[in-house]
Amino acid sequence: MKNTESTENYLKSIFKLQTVDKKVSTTDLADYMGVRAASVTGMLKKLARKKLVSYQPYKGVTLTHIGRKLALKTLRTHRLIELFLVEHLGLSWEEVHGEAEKWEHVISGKIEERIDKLLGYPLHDPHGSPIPSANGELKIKDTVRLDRVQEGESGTIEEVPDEDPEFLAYLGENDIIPGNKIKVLEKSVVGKTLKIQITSKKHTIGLKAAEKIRVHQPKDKGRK
Amino acid sequence: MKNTESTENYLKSIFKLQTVDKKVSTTDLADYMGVRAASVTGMLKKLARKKLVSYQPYKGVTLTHIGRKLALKTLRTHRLIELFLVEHLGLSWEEVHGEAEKWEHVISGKIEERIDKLLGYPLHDPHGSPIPSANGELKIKDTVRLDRVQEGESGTIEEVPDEDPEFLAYLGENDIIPGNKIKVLEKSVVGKTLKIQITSKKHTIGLKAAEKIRVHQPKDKGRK
DNA sequence: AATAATATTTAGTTATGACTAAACATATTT
DNA sequence: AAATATGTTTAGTCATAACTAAATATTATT
Ligand SMILES: [Mn+2]
Ligand SMILES: [Mn+2]
Ligand SMILES: [Mn+2]
Ligand SMILES: [Mn+2]
Repeated sequence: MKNTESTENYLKSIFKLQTVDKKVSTTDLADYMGVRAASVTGMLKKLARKKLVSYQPYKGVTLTHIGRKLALKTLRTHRLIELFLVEHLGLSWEEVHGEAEKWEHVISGKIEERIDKLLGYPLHDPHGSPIPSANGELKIKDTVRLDRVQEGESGTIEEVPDEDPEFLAYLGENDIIPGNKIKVLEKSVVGKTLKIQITSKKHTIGLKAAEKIRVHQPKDKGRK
Repeated sequence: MKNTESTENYLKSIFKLQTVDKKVSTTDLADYMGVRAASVTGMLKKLARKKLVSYQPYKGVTLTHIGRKLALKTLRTHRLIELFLVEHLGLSWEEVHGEAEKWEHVISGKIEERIDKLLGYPLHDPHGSPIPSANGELKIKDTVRLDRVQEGESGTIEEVPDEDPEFLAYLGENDIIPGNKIKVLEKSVVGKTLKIQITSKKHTIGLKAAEKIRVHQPKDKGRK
């Protein structure tokens, strides 16, 4: 009756894809997890039997209440570990995701509490993602995609994706780090680029890459 | 070709039993690991095919050079983690073995190095067991079993077993901790007890329990 | 040396979670 | 509506590592 590593990874993946559109398709899940669609079908049946997901053949999956709880618990552990690895073991932010992907399945509740305390009950991981609370609540901040920010507007980097080490290294080199102030200087729809100002440095980034970066803008739309 | 968690646990177990007598029997290994003898036979064949052990049916196993290296690597990781959990996360010495048993299989080489550095390149874990060096060397200290120490002789607690939390809690309560000075006041072979003096407190321990405790005695046999 | 006790291996089964190939369902064109 | 493309499930296989029951080896006892 114990939950396996695979189970936790599936629930976490479904949770992430679910935030985009309600129901998650077999193929999307397979692509995201790097396994074959047939494997996903098999696994979804098992998860459904354990009441962790609600699954209708050909129509996609959603998490049940208990499945969502477990997904958030794993996500919480994952993000606490990431921050711990950066803050206390001096790893760089591009290295920690892979490690956390393994650690998240073996850390006991007690150790998680200790790490949480040691870090001062943090609210965000190194990539700006919110850390779910111990009782499974997650607050989503109001943000916009960087590619949607208008010319002349500014804001604060809120969150970047944590999976791709290369992309993270690139972002780090250009100070595109959560907390930093950012201003859009020029947007070229034809050239698919965005000229930005960040920490007194100017930089041009592709619009495709900018899609992945979430920016927080104050109510007044950040004119300045 | 990647080594599994089971593989690492088997090699570590064989290593420990091997230090007692050269060849390890199927039954001893099964008892120690809490699995059936038939399961051990099956696993030993796999390990032999991978050249990690030298296995002769009905005659026992020994580690090959490469198997021994892997066992020591895992043991090193295990012991570094135990110390890390005590020193940096404030866990008690009876809790850490179980945690380390899981962590040892997921920690990357890089993180192991960081932990090693953070701890100041320690030579012993919280239970007094030596930590193998990064290149797979292990130095065994010259010690005696506490039940073999003669009346009136003294020494220093060197090492205690790390597997049984209850026993460790008992030892901790009575200051039977590596590094502490100990003196044998009275040995009752009939009553199977040992009266000891440790950190200005007197205590009586069973001879059977004393067998598990290793004591370091100076050359002059610790008269004092 | 024969018998009994103990240790070990073999054979067959189970659960987990991947895979491929083939069948089937749904969506999009023509 | 029929044809085609795409998405998804089914069926059968594989590797890993446990299990039980039965067979076989080794060791100890008479
Ligand atoms: Mn994971
Ligand atoms: Mn992250
Ligand atoms: Mn282990
Ligand atoms: Mn130990």
